Amino acid sequence: MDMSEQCTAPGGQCKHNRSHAACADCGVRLFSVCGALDLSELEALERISQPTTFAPKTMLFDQGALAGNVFNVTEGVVRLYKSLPDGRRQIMGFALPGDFLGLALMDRYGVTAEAVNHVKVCRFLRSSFLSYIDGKPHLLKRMHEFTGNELSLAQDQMLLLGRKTAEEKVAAFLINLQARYARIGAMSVTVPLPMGRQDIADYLGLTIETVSRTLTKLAREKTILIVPDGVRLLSSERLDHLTAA
Amino acid sequence: MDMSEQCTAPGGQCKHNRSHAACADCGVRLFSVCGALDLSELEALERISQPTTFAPKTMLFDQGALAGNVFNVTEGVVRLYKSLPDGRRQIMGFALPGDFLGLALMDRYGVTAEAVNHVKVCRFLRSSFLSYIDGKPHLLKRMHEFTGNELSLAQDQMLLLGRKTAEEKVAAFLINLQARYARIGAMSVTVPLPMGRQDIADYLGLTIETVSRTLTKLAREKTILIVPDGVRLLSSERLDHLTAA
DNA sequence: CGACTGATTGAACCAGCTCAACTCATGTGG
DNA sequence: CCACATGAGTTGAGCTGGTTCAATCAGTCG
Repeated sequence: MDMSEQCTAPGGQCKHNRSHAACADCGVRLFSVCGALDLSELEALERISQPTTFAPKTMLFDQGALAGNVFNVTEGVVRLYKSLPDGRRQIMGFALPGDFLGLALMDRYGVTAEAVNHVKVCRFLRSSFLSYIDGKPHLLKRMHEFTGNELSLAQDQMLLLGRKTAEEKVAAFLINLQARYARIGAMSVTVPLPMGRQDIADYLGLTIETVSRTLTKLAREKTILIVPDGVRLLSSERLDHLTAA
Repeated sequence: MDMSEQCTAPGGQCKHNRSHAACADCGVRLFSVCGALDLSELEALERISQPTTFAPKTMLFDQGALAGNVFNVTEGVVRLYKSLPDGRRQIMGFALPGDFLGLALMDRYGVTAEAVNHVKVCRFLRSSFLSYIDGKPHLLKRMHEFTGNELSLAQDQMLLLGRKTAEEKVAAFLINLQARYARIGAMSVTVPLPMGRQDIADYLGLTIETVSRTLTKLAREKTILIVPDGVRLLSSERLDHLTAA
């Protein structure tokens, strides 16, 4: 690993140590909102960035709380969810490296965010980030594009939740996750599943048992192979077909 | 009514008749993205606006098509949906007066839009609208706010679709629709339902029979009263409670 | 009036849920 | 080094909320 762990103590006070985690070298910059910035702008962004890490199962922020920070995920996976008073939970999505949390810049968080595994982020004070954006319409435009894209994904998920069968849901989940990994440079037929079965269930609007049974069924018919902490896609064609669009 | 019907022939060529539908007098301006504009900016917007009407069940645009126009709904209700190849349909939302279609400014439409009843819109060529926005960061910011709000609504809907019961879904639908009418100045305990039962079903991820049965059940226990083309909410408290958050 | 179209109601069915047992790692401390 | 928790995942069996299929009802229009 690199040295950046040293700078991830609570509070993330690394602002003046520019020797590591330089935005210019950031592996996910081009896939992220930062991709819209030139080098001098990147430097200014770095000055307000606070590299931070989160241990598995720790909370980045809570639904309804004042949005003090915004985040850019650089490593690991974050689950974003809403809960009902009685404990029912719906996961809105999994944030992967390159994903920005708080894109909408609203004054309160709409969802709860928790680290699934070990997570690294660039954290920004929302207020600092807002002043940073000011006078950078190209960045605002890029954030708007990203938000529009997220909205589109949310609509795909509504179609999935409202109208697809368990098998279609699971197939779509695997195919989509593989595509997202591929986009950030982790192209492979083996799809890592750092989240547990319950997370997958709460993302797809199913129970843990149905997810397990469906994966087993796909494995039995050799469409996938279940491996530790992941799944190998043996027949993307078959999965694509099951996805129902 | 006013004279604007004269200007709603196919193509909507009213650009040079400024005697009607002036943005400054627009009843929904303050609730819409246009609310961010001053009078001189409004005038310029009016110059590129093409007032248009759509008859019930006609299509404003189709999922996947190149996004030639963006729209601001001024009257009526528009359904926005995605379909699967086999005909299953999920309605993403109903656009009411003041709602903007094409907020995300993407180059292709992500959903299909159809008029539910008689609909009036301000139509803009996407290209014109994009140049209009250019150099108006306050407008872009407002559009970003609106998009963020839509994303938030989409997430609420995901929670509803994935985790709520039929009764909770229908109750939430009625309460939310009433709140939306109220925001645009149509505050009332009687909620108009211009869309059919099938539309409601496809919005809530249910079948038409379940929607009908659930409404009947709510009516039987005097929570609502079913009236022609609408519903009177007799006990918003009970509905709120059923909504489950 | 008859012919639609949309909504309601009834009855049987089933996809996915619930409840419960079991497996399989991983960890812990005596 | 083993005994035994502990937590995640799988599997089975029965149940049920919502669907499916089908009939009926209620407007509305020509």
